[in-house]
Amino acid sequence: MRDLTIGEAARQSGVKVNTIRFYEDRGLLPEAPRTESGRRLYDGAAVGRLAFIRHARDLGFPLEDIADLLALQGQPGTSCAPADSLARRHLASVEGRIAALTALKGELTRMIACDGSDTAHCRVIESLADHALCAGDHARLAEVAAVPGVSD
Amino acid sequence: MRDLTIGEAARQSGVKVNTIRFYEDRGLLPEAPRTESGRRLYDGAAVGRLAFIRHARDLGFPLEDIADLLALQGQPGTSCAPADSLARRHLASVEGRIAALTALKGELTRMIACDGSDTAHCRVIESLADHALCAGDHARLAEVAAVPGVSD
DNA sequence: TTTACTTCCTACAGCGACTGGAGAAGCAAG
DNA sequence: CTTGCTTCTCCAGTCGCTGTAGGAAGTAAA
Repeated sequence: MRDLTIGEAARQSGVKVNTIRFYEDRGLLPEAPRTESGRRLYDGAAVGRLAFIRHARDLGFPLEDIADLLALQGQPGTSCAPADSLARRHLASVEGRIAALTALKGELTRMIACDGSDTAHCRVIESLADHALCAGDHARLAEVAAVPGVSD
Repeated sequence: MRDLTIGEAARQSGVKVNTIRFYEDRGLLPEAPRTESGRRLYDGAAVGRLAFIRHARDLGFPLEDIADLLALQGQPGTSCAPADSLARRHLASVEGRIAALTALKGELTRMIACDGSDTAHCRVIESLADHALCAGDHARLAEVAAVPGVSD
């Protein structure tokens, strides 16, 4: 398990090569040791760390929180209350986003029921043009619904 | 309703001054006529267009789709099928995101139940470190859950 | 008229978390 | 030796804004 190339570490962890370098740059990974010619070297522990990050990212944790979680992981004997509260906060934001998206879904469903006539009477266009046709107040709904820092 | 300043148009439409200029730059608004000294002028139609954009953004439509919707709005007599299908596609993506976030919520709920002991046995940390402890497959869940281009 | 304040102008950096590309250098196999 | 893959560093682009700098112009009171 010793001395993997960055490509091998990428394959094993599921984190892309460029992303590994990006994480190192952001301080989520310690600076990797290098070969004489300057290539990064990884071991099993590094791959584990990468998998941890990937897993947390899949669950939507922002990098800042992941940095905190990694620090906590490295300090056995400390209370896990901080990690727990971090996860709880994240859960709350996920729940908020679900609520926002559900409201969004309601509005969209209501406005989609066009009978195929012309745009002059299209319900989609009409609804967008006239906020008064909306059921609820959805100002900044999409904003609340967003996952910080993930696009597409 | 004639010849509003950009600030007045911003107040009436709920779109910020900088954002109005940004939309013009992106071609969502026609180039505004100017005063002799170079200041933009807006009328009621322009404010309506801005409100339309804001409303669509609140509902999470990407700017590209909004440009299409605006073009359709400007062409009465055309079938509204394109607008309808655009909205349906958007609804589908909202539903997909709700599903992803609901799965995410499940995983987070499962991993939050720490009894306050030390990090060596913290369920949050453990779950993140070991993917095998997870119930479902949540690869790229957060990615699916994301709203394109909206960040906090 | 001078001063003070507000609004407007353009242009650009920054957000988060990457992704992809350029151009150069290293490395293994034929 | 050449071919082709990987790696290196650095930088631009994604999305939809937001905020700032640095300046010009408008408005109102003293």
